[in-house]
Amino acid sequence: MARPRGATRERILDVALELFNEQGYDKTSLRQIADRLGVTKAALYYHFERKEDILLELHLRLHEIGRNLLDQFDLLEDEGAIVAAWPRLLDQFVDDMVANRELFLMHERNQNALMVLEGNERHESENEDLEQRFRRLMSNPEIPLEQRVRMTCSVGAVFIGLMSAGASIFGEASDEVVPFVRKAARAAFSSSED
Amino acid sequence: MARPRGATRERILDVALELFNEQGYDKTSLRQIADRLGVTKAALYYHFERKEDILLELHLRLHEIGRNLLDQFDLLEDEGAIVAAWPRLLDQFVDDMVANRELFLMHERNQNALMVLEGNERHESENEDLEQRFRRLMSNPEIPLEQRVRMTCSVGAVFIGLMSAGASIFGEASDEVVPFVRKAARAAFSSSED
DNA sequence: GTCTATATTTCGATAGAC
DNA sequence: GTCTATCGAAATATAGAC
Repeated sequence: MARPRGATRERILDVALELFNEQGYDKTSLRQIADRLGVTKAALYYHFERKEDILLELHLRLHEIGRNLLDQFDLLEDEGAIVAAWPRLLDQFVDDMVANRELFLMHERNQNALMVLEGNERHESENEDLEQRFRRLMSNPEIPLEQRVRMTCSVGAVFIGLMSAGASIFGEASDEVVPFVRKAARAAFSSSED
Repeated sequence: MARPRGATRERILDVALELFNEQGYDKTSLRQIADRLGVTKAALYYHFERKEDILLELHLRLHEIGRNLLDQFDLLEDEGAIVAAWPRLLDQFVDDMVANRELFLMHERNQNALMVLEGNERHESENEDLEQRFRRLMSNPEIPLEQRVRMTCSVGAVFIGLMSAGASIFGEASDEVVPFVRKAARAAFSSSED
C-alpha cells in the first residue's frame, strides 16, 4: 500500500475529529477509530504514541489560529489602536471559524477532555504563552473595563452565532447567516445605544 | 448518623458538580466523589443507581431554567411580541446565569459527557421537547432571519461575557462586569448601527 | 445507609511476527 | 506499516454482611 507520506496519519486525524465531535473524546476508543478506518488498533500506535497525542495534534491547529490573531495585537502600539483594530480582528475570527468549524466544535464539546493535556510538555509550552497573552489583554487597565467586556461579548456573539448556524438552527444556508453574525458582533462591541 | 432526609444525596450532587467542573465528568471516578465525601464508592449506589444518574440530576436543573425561559414565549401571541420581549428575557437569562454559574459551567465543559444521556428515558422525554421548542423558535420564518440570528448572538454575548467574568478574565469584581454584559447583549440584539 | 469484597468490562498500551 | 495476541490498569457495578 504505497500511500503518499503522512496520508494515513492525516486520515486518522480526520476520522478522530469526526468521532470526537459525534460522541466525545473519552467515549471514543482507539478501537472505534481503527474500525472506521479499516485498520487495527495497534496500527494507530505506529502513527501516534498515545491516544492523547491525537487530541493534542488537533488542538495545536487551533493554537495556531489563536496565535495568528494574538500576534496582530503585538503590532499595535497603544490601547486606542487595539480598540480601533477590534472590528477587523472580529472579521478575521469569523473567517477562521467558518473555515475551521469542525475544529472549533471539537474544542467546544471536549473542554473537559482537553484538561488532560495539562501536564503535556508540548502543549504547556505553547498554551501557557497563549493564555497569558490573552489574559494580559483582557485585564489591561488602560483599556476601559466596558471595552474589554464588550470585546469578549462580541467574540461570544460570533461563536454562538456561527455554531448555531452550523447546527442548522436557523434552517437557512449559513452564507446568509454570516453577515448578520458580523453585524451583531460589531454591535455588541461598539454600539452605544441604550 | 441522623442526617436530614436527602441531605447526603444533596452533598453527593454538590461534590460531584465541583469535581465535574474541576476535571470533567469522565475523569471523575465514583471513588473520587466518595473519598471527598468521606464515604465509600458503594454507598453512592444507594443514592444513585448509576454514575450517569448523578450527571442527569444536575443537568435536569438546567432544563428547568430553560423551560422557564421558553414558557414565557408561549404566552406571547405573535412574532412582534417575541421580538419586543427579547430584551426582558435576556435580562432574565443573565440573572439565571449569575445565580447558577456552576451549573452552566458544567454544561459548557461537559458537553461530550452529556451525550451519554441520549438514550436515557427520563432525559429524552424532557430534552426532546425543549430542543424542539427552541428549534421551532429559531427557525420560525415569520421572524426575520436577522432578528433570529441576533437573538442567538445576544445569548452568546451573555454566555461568554459572564463565563469570562466568572473566570476572572477581566481582573475585576463581576458586579461591575454584569451591567456591561447586559448592555453588550442588548446591543447585539437590537442595534442598527453600521 | 454504609461497609468489604469481588465480579465484569473496557480500554490503553506493548510484544513480536509478517 | 499493519497484524494477532495479550497484559495490566482502572472503572462501573453487584452481592451480601452489619
